[in-house]
Amino acid sequence: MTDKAVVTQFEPESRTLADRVCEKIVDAIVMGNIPPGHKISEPELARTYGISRGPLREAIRRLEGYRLVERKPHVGARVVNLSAKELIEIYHVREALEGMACRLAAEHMPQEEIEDLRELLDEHERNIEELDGRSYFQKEGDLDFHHRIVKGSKNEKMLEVLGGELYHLVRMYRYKFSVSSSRPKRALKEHRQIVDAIDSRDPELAEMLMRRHIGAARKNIEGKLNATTETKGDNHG
Amino acid sequence: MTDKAVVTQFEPESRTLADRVCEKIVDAIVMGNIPPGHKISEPELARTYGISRGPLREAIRRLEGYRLVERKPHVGARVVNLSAKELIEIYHVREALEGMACRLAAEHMPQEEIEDLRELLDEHERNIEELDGRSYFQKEGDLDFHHRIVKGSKNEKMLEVLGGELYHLVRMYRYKFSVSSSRPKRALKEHRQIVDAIDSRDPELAEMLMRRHIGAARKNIEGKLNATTETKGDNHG
DNA sequence: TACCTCAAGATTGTCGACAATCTTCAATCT
DNA sequence: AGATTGAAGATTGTCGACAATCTTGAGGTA
Repeated sequence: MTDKAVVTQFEPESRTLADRVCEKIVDAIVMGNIPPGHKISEPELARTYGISRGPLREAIRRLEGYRLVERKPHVGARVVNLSAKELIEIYHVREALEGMACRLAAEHMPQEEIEDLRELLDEHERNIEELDGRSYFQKEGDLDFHHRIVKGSKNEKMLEVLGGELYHLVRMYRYKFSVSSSRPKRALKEHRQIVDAIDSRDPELAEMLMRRHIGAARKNIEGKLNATTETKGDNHG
Repeated sequence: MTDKAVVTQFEPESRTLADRVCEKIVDAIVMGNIPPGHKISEPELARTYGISRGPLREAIRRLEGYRLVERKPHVGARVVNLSAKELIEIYHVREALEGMACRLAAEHMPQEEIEDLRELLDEHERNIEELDGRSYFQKEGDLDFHHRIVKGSKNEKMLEVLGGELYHLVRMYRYKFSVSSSRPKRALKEHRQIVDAIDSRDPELAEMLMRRHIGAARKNIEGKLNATTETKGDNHG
């Protein structure tokens, strides 16, 4: 086994130039290096990454597919402006989709993957105890947990929708609003209940628990947003 | 006001050349003019539509976003091969997503849109009676009904996911397998129940009915596929 | 005869340049 | 002074050409 942390595609150099640049721009947008609302200038980015405008345009087209930029004909592309309303909308979509994924996971997830999931949660628990709740890794760990559930559903289309169109937006929101679960222990307990339901091969319970879990996160965020609306303000335009 | 029937975007000529060609190729693929598994040759299509390879590549990239073609680096793009497994997967996604959309529609759909929905169902009923069940328009009409529910949810992200990534695939499957509701009267009755639940502002009932409705359609298709598997065969590869 | 090698052809990836459109800013008119 | 119009600049859309890679087929060898 290699030392690589995350390998989403195949060999690093087999991919085309447009794909690699696309990934770099995705990270730059998600981490806020390219701020929301910023104009995506083709000549500027072409010079920045040392490539021509051809592959860059293909990368931008893919960014549009990820819903990270919005394009207007003959005008150009701009990084999406994240609004609180859209964030809530995404959580409704996740509640529906991941709830169904959890139901299917209870039916189709192999026993081995369930064991791996339990080990992952054990690791999360150690992280939480060490960092006394202020777990930064919990952000990525939470995404990892949900990702494994979706993979366990053995539904490729579900994985494509959640991974292709919603994943990057969710990451982006986490970076912007610092949306980590403010109650890691509570979240961990809910995660364990979900795994138990999957292990019991109880689809209905598994779906209900996942929907509650995401619904609780959404309500938590709604509260946070209402509390910080007047302090930080929202940029909509 | 113009005579145009369907206008999804803005002015017809303001769109870029790549967008128009993309739409043409989408229709060609959905209607089977370009058969599944067929190689997408860039020079050939460029000559066919009388454009250069630049805009054509952007169109193909967008087709990849619609999941209508699959691309491999340095090899090219091929039209997706529809498998029965994937069709069932899509119905699971729709069951989850449109169920939630129906729940939200029960909360947010304006009364005026509900009335329009009832009129649409009245029109469907007349079509069914005239054609004695063999309603061809029911196929498009069914899509129209579901589309209005999703719009009524007032959730933009839901509309983007269902309209951007799943809509064309569903249309493609309908053309290939001729999947029209084999029991239009039964489907119409279920549609009316759903509208009643929305009108009663009963989110839980609305979601449950929509999930049952799509789940029944899925099981119906599963039965059809199992019955025709040995007669028609499935092309997987 | 079957398998491996390699060369020719075609296709995809990339690049630079030109045309069409939008934006900006200054000069002019009311 | 403020608004409007026009031109200059920059940006996006489109095109043709070259390089890198893959596929295919023929030829040679075990």
